[in-house]
Amino acid sequence: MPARKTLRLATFNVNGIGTRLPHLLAWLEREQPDIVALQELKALDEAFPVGALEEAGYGAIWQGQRSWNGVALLARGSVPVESRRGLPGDGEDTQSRYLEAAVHGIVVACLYLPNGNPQPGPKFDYKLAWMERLITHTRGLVDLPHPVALIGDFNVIPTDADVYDPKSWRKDALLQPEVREAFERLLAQGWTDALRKLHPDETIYTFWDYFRQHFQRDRGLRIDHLLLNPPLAKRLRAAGVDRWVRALEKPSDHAPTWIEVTAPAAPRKRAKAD
DNA sequence: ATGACGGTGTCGCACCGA
Repeated sequence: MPARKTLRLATFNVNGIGTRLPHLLAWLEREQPDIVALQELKALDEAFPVGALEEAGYGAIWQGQRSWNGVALLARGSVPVESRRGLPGDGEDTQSRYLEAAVHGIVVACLYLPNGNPQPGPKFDYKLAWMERLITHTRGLVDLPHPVALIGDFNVIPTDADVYDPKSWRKDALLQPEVREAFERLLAQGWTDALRKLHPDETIYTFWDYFRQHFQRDRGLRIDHLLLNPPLAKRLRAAGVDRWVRALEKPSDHAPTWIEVTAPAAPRKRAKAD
């Protein structure tokens, strides 16, 4: 593959890899992302379409689970080199929500943060505990000298500007003060919210629920995020949402969300020993 | 206060998501 000046990283909650494979392949073909994080595979490991993705030019690693959750990382023209499977901090946690790998010179964490509804309740407690585990783990990632990205479905509406009607969502787990505060603490480690950084005043949505024609009426949420450590944030050039995927027949409720960065220098070849 | 839509498997109901 010829060297490229830029890399495109994207996150896409597919809401069922089995049902959504045709959309995924059409999107890969049209947009040619270099690094892709997928969430909500809703499939066992053995049902992951590794062959179809290989034919499309992508190597993959994945962490499946029956019916729910499930995450994967794809790399155009290579295979992600796995560095972590599962978020540390709770040996009892069996939900497939975190996968981390080196891809095209970037450490990429693909995450599917718990939804947390209904709140209050055990699911909300699990969400908050998961966020604390994430914050603990990412402390060791943000200051690395090389590029690092945390990308995925965070299930966090960061501010009221990120939801079409804050009032109708005010009891929802996605915008509770404790959740927003935890997200703020994560960012305060030194992560850049890429979409917001490049489009500070724009209304940006990445999710529209299936009810009441919310996509057609553009009543959405911004909950899929790409967070960049300082070495990667310096390389940020563009960001957007591939809304056309949400407009297809039988779509996921999320749209692919992407950034473009200046490609890190190719790893220097080691001087030949003599 | 509820449910709307859509995915999954236990498969036409129940559960989950956001």
